[in-house]
Amino acid sequence: MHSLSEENYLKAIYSQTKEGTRKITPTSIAEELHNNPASVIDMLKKLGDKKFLSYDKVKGAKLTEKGTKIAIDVVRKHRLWEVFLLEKLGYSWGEVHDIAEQLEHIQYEDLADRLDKFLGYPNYDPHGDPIPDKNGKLPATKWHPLSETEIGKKVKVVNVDDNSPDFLKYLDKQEIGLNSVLVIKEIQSFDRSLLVELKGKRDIYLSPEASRKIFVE
Amino acid sequence: MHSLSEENYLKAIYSQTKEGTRKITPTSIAEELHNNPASVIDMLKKLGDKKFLSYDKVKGAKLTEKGTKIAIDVVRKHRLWEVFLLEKLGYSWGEVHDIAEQLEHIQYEDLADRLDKFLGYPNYDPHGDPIPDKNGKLPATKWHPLSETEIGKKVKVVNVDDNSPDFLKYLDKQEIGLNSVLVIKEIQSFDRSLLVELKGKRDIYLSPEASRKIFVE
DNA sequence: AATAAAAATTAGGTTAGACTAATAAATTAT
DNA sequence: ATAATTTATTAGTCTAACCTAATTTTTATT
Repeated sequence: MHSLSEENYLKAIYSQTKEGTRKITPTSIAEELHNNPASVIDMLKKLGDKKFLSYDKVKGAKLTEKGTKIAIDVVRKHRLWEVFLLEKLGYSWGEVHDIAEQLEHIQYEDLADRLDKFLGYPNYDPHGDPIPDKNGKLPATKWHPLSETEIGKKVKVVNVDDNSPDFLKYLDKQEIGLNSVLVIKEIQSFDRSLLVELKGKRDIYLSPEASRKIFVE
Repeated sequence: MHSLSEENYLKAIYSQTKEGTRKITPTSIAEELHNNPASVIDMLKKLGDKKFLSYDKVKGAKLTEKGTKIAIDVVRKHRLWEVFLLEKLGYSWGEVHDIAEQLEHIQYEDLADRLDKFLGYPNYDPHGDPIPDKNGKLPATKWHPLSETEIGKKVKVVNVDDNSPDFLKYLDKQEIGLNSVLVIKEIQSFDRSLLVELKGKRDIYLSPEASRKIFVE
């Protein structure tokens, strides 16, 4: 068996694997988990012993198949619970994440599968993230960041890649949510910020930082 | 804030308070939590410092108002999640307890209230235990053990007071569940075991031990 | 009441998972 | 290439929650 803490490490490493950009180091993991590199190294040893990952200074951390399986399972549960919280309990986009952080660690044989069925086999969670199926397969995605969208295009928000409460509250405030429809009206040449029309509501300016975090299709 | 472990202690003490029989001692708590009295004493000190309870050798452990509030909150969540697991996810009477043991510790402001609403404000959980309302009030109950029912009476199962997997599986096997309707046909004079008619199904014998654990109204 | 048995308590250890501070290694900048 | 900076690693602590073994206190038995 594995502990809650171990699950969080595996999940963090899995998510950095998906990003695929930088090497997965003690420091990068420590940043994500808000703890320190020394603690991470301890845990990497332990997870290595359990064959959930391999780690060396040069290659960084890499999940084994076993480790990946656990991580995907946690992610699956996280996202399913998010759907539950939003759709059934009426929580907002910005609130579901914190609760799901706790719910994702509930362990029971077929709990995820039953929840999945109850929710009608959703493909995406409220943040637009794909939900792995029973076998760990992710549904295909075809989005790109809002920052890479041309003028005049009409797009639908399907994801954001920053789950910090600040950012989510900012989005809630602007009334941007999953499935919001946006039209790009202008791109400011001096700072690349966007003027977008929030369909049916009003026009708003989005900073380039924000527009890189909002994914659309 | 309080830890998962602290919650389990408070819950155990609360449940023994409800039983009201014996004094609540390190040993009685250790038995319930399957750990040992020395550990319990450590924790009693800690919970005492936090003003969740008082403890002395003569009077045993007694929850303060603060401690009671936390315990009731945990119990409320436990029972609400049990209803969810049974009604929405289709788990059986015997399975829900273990999962709810984990779910009861999820912390978020109004989560219990939202769940309560979603489930239609149920008064009893799948084992027939009363669910405290938002303010900690328990619905009135008026049941008695099956063992104290007269011959010929037709009764409905509303509770059991043994949640061990063995017993719950035994009940599942006999197809006795919450709301099962029973008619007492005979009481064996030699051992007080009961012959009961399981309405719509068949006649079965129940040991006096089992019949003391099944509550009916 | 004296003794035996059970329960409470204390003392000292263990483990998981964190931390800080010190050092070593690697990277980046000059 | 050397110095400065950043990262990795080790060593040693800390806390929560448990444990066992020994001791003291309480309760029960004769």
